[in-house]
Amino acid sequence: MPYKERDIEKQYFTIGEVAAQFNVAPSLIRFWETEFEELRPRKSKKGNRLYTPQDIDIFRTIYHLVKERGYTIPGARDLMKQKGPQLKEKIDVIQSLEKVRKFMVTMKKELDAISKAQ
Amino acid sequence: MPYKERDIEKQYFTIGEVAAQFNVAPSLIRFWETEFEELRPRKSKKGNRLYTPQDIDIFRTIYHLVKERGYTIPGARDLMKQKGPQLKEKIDVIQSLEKVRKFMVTMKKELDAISKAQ
DNA sequence: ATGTCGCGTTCTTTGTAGGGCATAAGGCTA
DNA sequence: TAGCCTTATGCCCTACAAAGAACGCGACAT
Repeated sequence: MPYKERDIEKQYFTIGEVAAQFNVAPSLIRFWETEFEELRPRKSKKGNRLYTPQDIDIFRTIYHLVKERGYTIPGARDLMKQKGPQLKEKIDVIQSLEKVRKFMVTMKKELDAISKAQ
Repeated sequence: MPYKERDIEKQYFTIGEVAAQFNVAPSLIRFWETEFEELRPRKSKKGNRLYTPQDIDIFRTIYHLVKERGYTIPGARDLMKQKGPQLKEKIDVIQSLEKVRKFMVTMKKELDAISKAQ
């Protein structure tokens, strides 16, 4: 069975979708585009930005550095230049651990609820 | 031979001395004092700040984070809270390596000069 | 089928709150 | 006279947000 066109075609996200995913304003994404040359998505004929999953990984890295770690934009930029690819791996690990942590917290709550109920 | 009084007494630096050592304005040091509770030196009767070598280590850590790594002040503050002591060790290592690097660069220059001279 | 109304999303350009200090004023002390 | 103090104020960028225009799309009438 051959690929349908839509299967190979989409894979792109709009700026609004990316903004919603990270809960930020589209204007922030556009601004970071002027600050980080790594974050330059394709554009449609019409001029709309088209984000691939890789583009989103890059955005996630910047978001982590600037919003979660407290880097200035120049600080984050320098770090990206040096350690761009390695950085992604690290952040993946961090975010996996964050999920584990959240899971354990809810587990604890449930356990507490049970032990109190008796 | 007993300690002389001045040997155990001084060990303090004035704000001007610290400022000169890092090539920053005294106003910056006073400002950071309001931002980082770790950076609160003793004061003399007269009200002058008295910096111990440990105080200077703390200042160096902040300087490294804010001026060399590109952290925002809140970002640096959070990091200090979590990793304050460990951070100092790391920065010591980094600065030792920086000195080694400089040494090797001058070595290379001299070697180049010799090889050209023949 | 087609005009058009309205609404949501995107675009680029322009405006701005506040972060990060520096400076000014006034005064103390060696 | 130089260096330190406190407090108030000034000020320049940083890091975005808002404004304003254009486009796309479904609904609804023609």
